[in-house]
Amino acid sequence: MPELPEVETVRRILHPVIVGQAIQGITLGTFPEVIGSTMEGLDPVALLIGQSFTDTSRRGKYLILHLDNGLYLIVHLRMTGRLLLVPWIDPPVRFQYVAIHLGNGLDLRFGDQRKFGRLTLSTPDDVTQLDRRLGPEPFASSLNASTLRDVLAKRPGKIKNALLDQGVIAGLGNIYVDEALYRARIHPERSSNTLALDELKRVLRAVRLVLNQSLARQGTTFSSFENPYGEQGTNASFLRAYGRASAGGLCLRCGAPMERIVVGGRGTTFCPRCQVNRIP
DNA sequence: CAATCAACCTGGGTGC
DNA sequence: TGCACCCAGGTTGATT
Repeated sequence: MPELPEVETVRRILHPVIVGQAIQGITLGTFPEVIGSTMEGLDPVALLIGQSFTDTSRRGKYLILHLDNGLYLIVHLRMTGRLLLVPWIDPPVRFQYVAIHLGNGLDLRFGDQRKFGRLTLSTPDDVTQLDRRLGPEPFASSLNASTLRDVLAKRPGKIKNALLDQGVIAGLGNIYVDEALYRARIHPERSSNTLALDELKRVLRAVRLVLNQSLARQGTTFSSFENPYGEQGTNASFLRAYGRASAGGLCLRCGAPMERIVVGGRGTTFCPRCQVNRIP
């Protein structure tokens, strides 16, 4: 479940190791479709070999690796994707589908138990379109309670669904939306367009807090997330909402039993006493 | 246009 | 012990 903090954790580790490195070769596994290109008829593997990584960036949950021919390798981990740094000579990791051999003797390996993640060789225009399609970054100064209210004004749907929509804010997933709404004391099924400015301020502050805290702990490992060195994030034990209903967990604020419902097809944990679905 | 939902996968868990 | 079934969730695309 890599969301913004997990993807950014991966990026920060990869950056100093891969930038400046040339791609000496690429070995594909049993699922070669995992790597593709937006340029019709062009083989992404052939185009990648010989290129060097010049920079890394991130937009929402997309990891963008910059190449010196002006193209980009865009990686999305989806749910169970992993990027690992290991020596060339190491045996394949579990569910490994791509090994990018770097000049420094390391491999950048991509593995994915569920085959949802993708590596896509992309043009500058693709990156521009991605940027346009996504909402603001959670930490963008252009994002505030007032601009959020404007975006949500025409959305009568549930606030949880709006926050999961990458076109509203980029980078949030199920875990951090539940955490943020819990901290902001907003019911996940509250109609987006009924939130008052001070409530949106609480939401935004909570979003930024939970993302920052998770970033400081190298992300949340609930089941499968690992950084490129195979290390787990340590944020899971600090979660206050996500996953706490199934264990009969109590609200850490008021002691009421946490509740689990389904919102937009996703498991949702909240405190029925602190997060009341009512317009103030 | 917005909301909803199936589809994509597979390991792990549950119930019988 | 085995087996059928369900669940987890990010994104896309079809449908309502």
